[in-house]
Amino acid sequence: MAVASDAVRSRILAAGQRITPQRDVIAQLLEAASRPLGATELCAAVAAEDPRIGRATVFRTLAALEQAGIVAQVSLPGGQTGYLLCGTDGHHHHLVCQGCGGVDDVLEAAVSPFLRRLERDHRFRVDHASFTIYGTCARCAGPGVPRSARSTPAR
Amino acid sequence: MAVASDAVRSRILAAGQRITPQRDVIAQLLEAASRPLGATELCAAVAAEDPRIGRATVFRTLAALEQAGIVAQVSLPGGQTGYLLCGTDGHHHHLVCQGCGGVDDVLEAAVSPFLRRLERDHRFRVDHASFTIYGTCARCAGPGVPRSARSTPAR
DNA sequence: TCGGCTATGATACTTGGTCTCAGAGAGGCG
DNA sequence: CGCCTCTCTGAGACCAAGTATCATAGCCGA
Ligand SMILES: [Mn+2]
Ligand SMILES: [Mn+2]
Ligand SMILES: [Zn+2]
Ligand SMILES: [Zn+2]
Repeated sequence: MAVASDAVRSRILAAGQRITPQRDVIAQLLEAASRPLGATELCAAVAAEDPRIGRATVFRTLAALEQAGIVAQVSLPGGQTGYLLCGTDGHHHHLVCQGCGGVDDVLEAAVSPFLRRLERDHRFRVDHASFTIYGTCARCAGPGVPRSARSTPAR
Repeated sequence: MAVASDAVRSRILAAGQRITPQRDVIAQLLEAASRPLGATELCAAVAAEDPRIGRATVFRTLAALEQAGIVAQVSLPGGQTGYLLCGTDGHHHHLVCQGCGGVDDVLEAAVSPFLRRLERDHRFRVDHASFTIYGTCARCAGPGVPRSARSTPAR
């Protein structure tokens, strides 16, 4: 549990960036999380792992990992930004479950027809769209168990 | 040019909130803007209009107007939040032109089929989705005038 | 193993808001 | 119209989420 996965490490290298102990810690924490982490939350987790790692490094690392296509941001309800380790390559979108916090990837191919239609209907060329959609995943929704009867999900 | 439109004023009242000179100034500035205003930008404009109006009031007013369904937030590219006076009633979405900064409304009905499809394909119940899509409007895109030949649009 | 170039930490600064609390004033009611 | 209540306001402290600077540390290709 001391290092990030080889997959992540090789993607950092592939993006022409260096592997450092700090990046390893941060990538590992994101990899271990089952949901997007907020900035403060992540900084706290990093500090717990190694208090010598500075805040600036956390944000720099997030930026580096984002450039490498490893990390994505989702804007959590409430307006905060969540940081998320992404397996899927290339541009895609996110379904965030408000129950368990889990994230599902939506491939660009699934939204493309919708965007093409918008372009026609509004005479507008779409340059950039990135969706984060909130809701409830199948596991959290049931099956058959009404919402009110379920125990409070992890926050 | 000293007051916001009656439409805006009556919608504030309809939401059970009071009309104050401060709110009038802020609503009027948003109404006059042809594009979303950033926080700093709006605060500066408010201060120019009446320097006694405090920052807290600006943000409180934005929150009040948002609750009244008059103001919407869009996240501008670059991450900043833009505040925007909305004519359209009810939940809807926004197309932001990167050329002129103008905003077009997309009715919920236009995105609903897309969301229904996502729900089926991902076994996920969508509770909340709010899209801001960046691109180029028809006026900024042409007609026939290539992008490189156009003069720099308003920032 | 060495050296260049990238990454880091400390720290100060900035942006975009929120909180508190005493005081002002909007507007419903008589 | 004038009062009273309840909302709204301003000042200013506070906070979260970054960003800028710069000297130092250390990754990794040769
Ligand atoms: Mn993803
Ligand atoms: Mn709108
Ligand atoms: Zn779930
Ligand atoms: Zn335009």
